Amino acid sequence: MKTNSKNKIIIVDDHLLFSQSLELLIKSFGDYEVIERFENGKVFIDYLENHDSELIDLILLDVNMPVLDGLSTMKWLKDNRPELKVIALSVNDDEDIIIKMITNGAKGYLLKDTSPEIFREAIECVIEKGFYFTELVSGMLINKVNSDNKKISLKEKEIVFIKHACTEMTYKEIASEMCLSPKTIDGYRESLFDKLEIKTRIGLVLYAIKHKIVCV
Amino acid sequence: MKTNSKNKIIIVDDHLLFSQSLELLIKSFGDYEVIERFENGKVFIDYLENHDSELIDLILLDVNMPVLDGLSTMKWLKDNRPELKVIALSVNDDEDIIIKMITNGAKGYLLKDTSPEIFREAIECVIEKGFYFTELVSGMLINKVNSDNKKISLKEKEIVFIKHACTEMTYKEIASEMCLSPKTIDGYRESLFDKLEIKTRIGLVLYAIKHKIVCV
DNA sequence: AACAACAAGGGGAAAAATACCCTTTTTTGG
DNA sequence: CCAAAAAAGGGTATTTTTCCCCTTGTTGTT
Repeated sequence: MKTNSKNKIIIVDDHLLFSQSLELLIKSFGDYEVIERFENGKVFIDYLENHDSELIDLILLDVNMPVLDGLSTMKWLKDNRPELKVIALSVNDDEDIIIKMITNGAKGYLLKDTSPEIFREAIECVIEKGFYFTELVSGMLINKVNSDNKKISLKEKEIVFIKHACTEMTYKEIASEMCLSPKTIDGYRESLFDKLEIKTRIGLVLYAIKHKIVCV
Repeated sequence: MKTNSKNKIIIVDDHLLFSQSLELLIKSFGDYEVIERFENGKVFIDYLENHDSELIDLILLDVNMPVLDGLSTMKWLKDNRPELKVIALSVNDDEDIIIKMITNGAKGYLLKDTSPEIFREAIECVIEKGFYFTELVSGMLINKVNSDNKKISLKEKEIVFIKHACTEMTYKEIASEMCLSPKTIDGYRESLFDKLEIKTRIGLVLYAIKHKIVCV
């Protein structure tokens, strides 16, 4: 059979309009066929657990999905089907999530409004060479490896404190809100200033927003 | 001719993949036909200036486009073809731009990852009733009309001050940076606190980010 | 000329934030 | 169980932020 020689692709995306049109686009390339489409990570994993995954050449995995999102799905794949090749798809270029998808094994990351030509190039590249990264993503990777030595981990209470620090509350008010002594809050603040290399509460707010601890 | 009775739709969007699939979707509804597609506002306006626009029933207009973006195109339509019905399309839900599109005459605002059913509902609704707003957009409109009496206008120096306030500089440092007395900076701050109904510099930073005076 | 509106700046004081150094209690790894 | 680390809190001093009330020019309007 002729179709059996085509590269087999699976699309996991809750957005039907997009996933349908992506299937049409891929078909139009000629060398590929979309063997399945799933609307979230959960149903995709259910499928994998009951089917042979050896004949899957590529997975196009949306990041933002209900039920089980792209990152969780990616982590499951890393643990259970590490041989599968995945290109992550998303509408935004959130650095954190891109890095997380890639460190969990994604072989490429494309924005959903990427042009058809780049889509084709990326799909071909991942299937043949094993990876495809746009300039955007490469830049982020370089950023990361340059600043990865000092990885910052925040504790749960620090996160709560930071969220409160991003309001017009005074530290005293934050302390009573968190049922802690103002002095303890002082301690949190000073330790964070030190860790994050900042000097003022303004710096803390900017850090929190940049790293999406709070949203505007 | 049968097709002439169908509602005529124009798509203006630079993302071919999306605009193609949107055309297919619209065709699948049966009652509509996509008579033209354009990749930016410029070529669309060129077309309008050389063609009769009376037979256009609806325009689906992307917000983010090269050459001439959705807002500029919307403003041109408001001035030159106010009778045309437009649904704005965008990947993000930026309140400012949504409000601007609507105040410039857009009859609806849809996120690009809206489901096909909602797309159909919105298109039908705008053609028949003249408008369609999702809950998201309605909420924003209510917000606006409730806070629109006191429209806030910031002067150039205030903008500069706000930008500086969103750094770890002290007011004294900001003053010398702006070649003004610290007391003048005090004045700027107090007038802004009053105008923006905030009480602390943190509130100022949050306001600035929310209103995109500074970007993170 | 008289008036309002406004930008720039000042004095002084209270509140909040920041810095530095310290003790006690709890948790935790070995 | 013990030692070490981490969490919670205290004391005190300095700097920064915030608030309120005030003066002096400038500009534009009637």
